[in-house]
Amino acid sequence: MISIQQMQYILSVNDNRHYQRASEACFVTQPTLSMQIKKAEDELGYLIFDRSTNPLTLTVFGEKLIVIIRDILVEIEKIPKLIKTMNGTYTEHLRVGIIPTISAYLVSDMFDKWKISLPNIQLTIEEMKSDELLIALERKELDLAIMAGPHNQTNLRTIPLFKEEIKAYLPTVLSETILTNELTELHPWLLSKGNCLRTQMIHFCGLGNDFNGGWNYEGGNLELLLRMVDVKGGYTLVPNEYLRVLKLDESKCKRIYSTESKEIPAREIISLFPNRTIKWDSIEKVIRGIQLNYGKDDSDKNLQVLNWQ
Amino acid sequence: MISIQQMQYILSVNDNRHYQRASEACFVTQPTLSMQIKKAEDELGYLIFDRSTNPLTLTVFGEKLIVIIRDILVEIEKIPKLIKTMNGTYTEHLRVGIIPTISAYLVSDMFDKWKISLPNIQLTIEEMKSDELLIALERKELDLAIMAGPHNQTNLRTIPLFKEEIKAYLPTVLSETILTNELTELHPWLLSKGNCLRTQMIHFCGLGNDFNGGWNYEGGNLELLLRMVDVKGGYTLVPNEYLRVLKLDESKCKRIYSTESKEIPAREIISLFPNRTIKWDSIEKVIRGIQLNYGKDDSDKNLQVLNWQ
DNA sequence: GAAATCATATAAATATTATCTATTACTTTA
DNA sequence: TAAAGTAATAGATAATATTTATATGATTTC
Repeated sequence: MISIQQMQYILSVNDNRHYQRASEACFVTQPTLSMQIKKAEDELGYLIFDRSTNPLTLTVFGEKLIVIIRDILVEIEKIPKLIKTMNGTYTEHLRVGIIPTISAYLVSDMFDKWKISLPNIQLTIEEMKSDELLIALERKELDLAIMAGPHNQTNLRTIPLFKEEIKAYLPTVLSETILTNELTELHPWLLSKGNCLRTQMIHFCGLGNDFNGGWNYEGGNLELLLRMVDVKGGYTLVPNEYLRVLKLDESKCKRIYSTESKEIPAREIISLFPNRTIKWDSIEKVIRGIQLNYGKDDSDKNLQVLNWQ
Repeated sequence: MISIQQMQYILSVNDNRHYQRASEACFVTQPTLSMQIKKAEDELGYLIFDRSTNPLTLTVFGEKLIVIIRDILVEIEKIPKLIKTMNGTYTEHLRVGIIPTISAYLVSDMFDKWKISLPNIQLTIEEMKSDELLIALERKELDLAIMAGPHNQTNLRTIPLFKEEIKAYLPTVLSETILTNELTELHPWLLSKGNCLRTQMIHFCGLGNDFNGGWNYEGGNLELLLRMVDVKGGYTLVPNEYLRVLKLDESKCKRIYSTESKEIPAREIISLFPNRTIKWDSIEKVIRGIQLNYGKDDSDKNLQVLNWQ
């Protein structure tokens, strides 16, 4: 049977797509990798890498093997974790990435609660845009990503956190609610490109894909947009929880109703993390904490979850 | 880092609780095990086995390590499975154990469907009592057990399959339903000890734990009990699906209502299998097949699930 | 309580395996 | 076509695993 070391060598060659660099990453010489991987291939009866391409690629067999090897190595990592836990020297470093329009309220809401439920964990929270989160997860630079759904990527596990109503911020109208066709007559203020809330806005307000807001200021920051609305008129969209922490004048924040249906717009907040992870215990606590804190009375509302992709 | 071979040695000593027998099982000599396990213990920094007892036992660390090692070895087993799958020589042998009062109808109902959804799998179905199923799972003699719930054993994974109403078979009364307090006046006919449906009967009919039915015939077979009811009077309890395959006179099968509540008695059918298993794909198909076939319109009934433990 | 038995540990020799340095073979690029 | 880059191979060496033989230590037996 193929050894653990061989698995690590295979993974290193896969990551580096290069024997020499892979061997340096493993602190051995290049022939060692050549021989060990060749030995593994002989034993398994299939080639793992296709050396005829440059840079080298995985064979069909190799693709499937890598998935299994990754899982095995995550399982094996539980042994040093167990030892450190028994020694009392285990401190986990959990790296969480969150999109700005969520982190704006979520981090301040949850900070103290996480501190209690994760007493011995070093927590790093980073604001990133949705696509950056996915890349960082892939590169194993993050352990957990929190963003807006929906999302379907088979190599990542998804757990929904809560649904959040999206309201309109427009001070001019007096009524407490507003219909979608009323909004189309007003100027929308948008977040800059890359923010998924911008895409949701465009979809929801029916602005079309070719919308490039030349006449419009595009803020990177929701609070700036709110000020623009105050000064210049028009409207912008605000997630309900965000609105709460900003302590805005409630009379300016209106529930939106679709002209066609009885639905009100919302976004779904989801968590993403690798299928197998040694940090599951901590991730679970983070997720449960969020679910408990925000997942209260959504079910009674008739929420229509917006897509941002 | 501890090697795969060392893990297998550790597992073998744990299974055999004896170095010599363990070494034979691994086809090596006893000093090999002694040295390798000592080496692993040195490297991990904790003793795995307590040699001062006879037979030897696991240390606290060892207990935790064994759980991890088992998971690792299940993951590693996916590699030879992948190779066989690619060779086209992989045939899985799925061993399913079912309690008799379920298998009586479930096997004939599901057989053709399983044949379609699991074309390349060798399926062995065995009838066993509930406690025998648990032992067989523990000994890895079974891959999947189907029995009545509820059940909570942390080392096994549980997936509920469906709920099944339990009816009374008594030809004498004319009405279509019967109340629990009417049953207490009649003779119950019971399955022999070890059948969980017997325990459910005793609980449900309020017969008490000290009931030993000296005056009563205890059949190992439900059909025999039904015949006794026909000949001698009294009543027996029949799971609803069983009743269907026996093609009994429907007028003799009565829905039971609790005297106190509006509930009708039922049993929950569950599946049990190891937390980690290489045969998950097949197990899932078996489970989904059963759920699809029986999990239809339970939700409208007010079922009270009976405990058998 | 000494002898026998059983169970694991240790020692030294041997076999196996992994890794290294040095070199070769092959491919791509200039 | 030479130069550079990359992986494979050969042979030597180091590291590791396994074996046989024996020691140690604990129970059981007479």
